[in-house]
Parts: sequence; structure tokens; C-alpha cells
Amino acid sequence: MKSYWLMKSEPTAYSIDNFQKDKTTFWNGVRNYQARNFMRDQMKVGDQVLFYHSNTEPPGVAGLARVVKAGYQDHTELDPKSKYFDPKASPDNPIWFMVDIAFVKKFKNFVDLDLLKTAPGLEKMMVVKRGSRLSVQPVTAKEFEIVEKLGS
DNA sequence: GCCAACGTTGGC
DNA sequence: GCCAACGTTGGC
Repeated sequence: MKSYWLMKSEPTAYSIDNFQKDKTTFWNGVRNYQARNFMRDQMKVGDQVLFYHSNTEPPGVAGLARVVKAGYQDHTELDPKSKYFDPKASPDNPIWFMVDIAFVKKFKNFVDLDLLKTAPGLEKMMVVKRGSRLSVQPVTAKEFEIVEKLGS
């Protein structure tokens, strides 16, 4: 059973255009337990992802991605020079996880947050709720389909 | 740049 | 284990 996700990135740090150039990327630096658990326990190869631009004007879904490698140790937690370093982690005791995702497409129409908020069928999406800070969020198949249509 | 929401930390 | 203080996220 395939699952669907929304992943947030600040375009000043990593945008859909960077992603399109790279083709694939690892999603390191998530330091939130809820988001960690989704990546570690639930994301599977083949799952589809809405690539979301946050903390920008306007915020919204910029395109699509696909999971190509399931959860594994976020090795930046082992690097003392990294800002993601976690002294409690070791190769045998991974604490933080990441996944690899592949670029699928950049939307012809950027689906901004206003549109997400008003589109029928998306009322329950986590990202439209106030104060929703989670950077990796589950979405339903139906929600994914609606957003994909809005973007194409 | 402000600040509300919310997660994390640490004193007790 | 409570909760105040603090830090971060992210829309506006």
C-alpha cells in the first residue's frame, strides 16, 4: 500500500529548482521526533511526495517527488562539525533518520497556500491548519490527487 | 521583522 | 513528572 506525504523545504535552503538539477537528494537535518518516526517507520520506496516551499512568499506546493530509499541513519548526526550533530548518536545507535527522494516534476502551476486553504477536499490537510509546523506530514491519496490536479 | 504556536529543556 | 523559560518554525 503506497502512502503519500508532504515535505517542507525553505527554498532559500533547498528549492524545487535545486532539486530538479540534483535529480535525487537525501532529506537530512530533520530533528523532530514525529517527523523522524514517519521517515523511520512508515515511508517506503515508491511513496509519493508533495514538495512544499515554506517560509517564503507565497508558501505552497512546488512539485512532486518520490521516495527512492526508505529510512536510514541521518549520518550528519555523527559529524561533530555539522549543525545536526547529536552526541548521543553512534553508527550502532542511530537517533535521527532520513530518506532519499527523487525529483518527479515541477508544477506548471505553483499551488500556493491560499489555494490549498480554499480548494474543496483539502479542509483536513495538516498544512492548512494553523500552527502546523511538522516538516514531514502524511497526506491522503485523495488530497494528493487534488493537489496534483491543481498543479498540472 | 513580528509573533503565535508549539516542541524541548531543565530546575524543582 | 510538572511547568516556566526558552528556542524554533513559518505565516503574515
